[in-house]
Amino acid sequence: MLARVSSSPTFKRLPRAVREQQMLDAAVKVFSRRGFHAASMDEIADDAGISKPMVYAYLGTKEELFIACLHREGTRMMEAIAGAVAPDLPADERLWRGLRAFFGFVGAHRDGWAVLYRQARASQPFAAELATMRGRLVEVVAGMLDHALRAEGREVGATDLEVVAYALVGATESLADWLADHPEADPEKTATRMMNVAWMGAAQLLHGVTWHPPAT
Amino acid sequence: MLARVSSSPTFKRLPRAVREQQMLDAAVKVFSRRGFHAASMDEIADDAGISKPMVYAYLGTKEELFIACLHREGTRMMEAIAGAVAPDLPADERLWRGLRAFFGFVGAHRDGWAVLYRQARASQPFAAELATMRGRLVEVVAGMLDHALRAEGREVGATDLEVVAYALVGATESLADWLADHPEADPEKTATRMMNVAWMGAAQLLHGVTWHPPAT
DNA sequence: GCGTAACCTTACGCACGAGTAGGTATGCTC
DNA sequence: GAGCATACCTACTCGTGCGTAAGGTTACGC
Repeated sequence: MLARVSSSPTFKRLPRAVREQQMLDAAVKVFSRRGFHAASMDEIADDAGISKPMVYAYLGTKEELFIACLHREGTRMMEAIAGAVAPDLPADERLWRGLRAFFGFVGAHRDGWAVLYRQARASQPFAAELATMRGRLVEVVAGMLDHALRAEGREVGATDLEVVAYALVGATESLADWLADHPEADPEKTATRMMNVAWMGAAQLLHGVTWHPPAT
Repeated sequence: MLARVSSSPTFKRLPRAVREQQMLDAAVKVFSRRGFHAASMDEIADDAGISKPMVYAYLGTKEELFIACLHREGTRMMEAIAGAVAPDLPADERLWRGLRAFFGFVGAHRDGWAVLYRQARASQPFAAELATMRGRLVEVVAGMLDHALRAEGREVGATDLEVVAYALVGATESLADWLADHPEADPEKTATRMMNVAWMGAAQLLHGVTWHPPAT
């Protein structure tokens, strides 16, 4: 009964690896458009051209699926950045290339990335996953600053370094949001602007210029 | 039947205004702890020491309730900041006081504010509300920069100004997150750190020092 | 050609939680 | 102290959507 009336051009059976990617593509799309909560597994399955139990069989529950999305996209982003910076370049050059790669990536995945990212901040289970990624970024930036500082013969507390790095990463993320919301904006130009804010400030710190609260 | 066995010390009937505040307190608490989705109206009502229909009668649906929370907390924050900055102070002093007020506020409402704020970014209906608040902040910061720039006899495009302001606000938000996650951290010190990152960079820009991408 | 394993389906159970209907108590006004 | 408005309750309805049971179909090895 209902023997696959074969309306579409004969459904091909595909190997697992391929289907999984299709599902992830669909999931990213739907999660982006609807948000985690409003997205339904039915819609994702539908969009992937597959039925729901397959999604469960391959990628697990809704949460696991979301984390899988986050993971894939995050890894791609990290690779994009890592591929752009050579370890033997001077700090400002590395920062610039990293930023350019980052904004380039976001610009190329506006809907996909930014919204996924925003979702992830909201609820506990995902926050951990996200924190890992952000942590790696912060670490890289902090390492860069530290390296540059040592070259200048200065020392700065680990917490200070981390916090500054955190601020820079935060500013960058914020601009990524801005970029995602402004389709006409140019990633390269955004990166330049970020560089102006970040590096100008960082460079001051590197040269020992600091700000202190006024004696009130 | 079941005529209020009066276990607790005789429930008082309270005027609407008071109950509304209690409900909002409870809502902020529960939304913070669970996230918007996972929070249930039952739990909120329970926590407020009231029954669910009362919540609906006074504050409306779950979304409306959340927006009411956002609104109240946002207004309080804005007032805290506005009360700290005098319009006739120099730009750096205003920035410093604004930052100190902001981080002080976040520090005093760690769980409440930061998580509420994180939630709001996730789904569309709330994003609008949040965008308004952030927009006001960006406007204030941009205005401050613009003012300072004019004083130096410089002109900068409106978009550039907005983007820089956006980055600064983003960095600040990011540090607020960090602060919320580190109970031992000192708001005042965090504000100082932010000032170092932000103002050092901004000051450079004010003096016409800019960064340009290297000719590759 | 025939088993077996992987692919894929339809159709359902079931919990959870938003929102409501309809009724009870309490204080305030005259 | 009757009447009325407002505070407040218990106990439902009902949609939604996650996750699954049980069964069909295609490919591939032997």
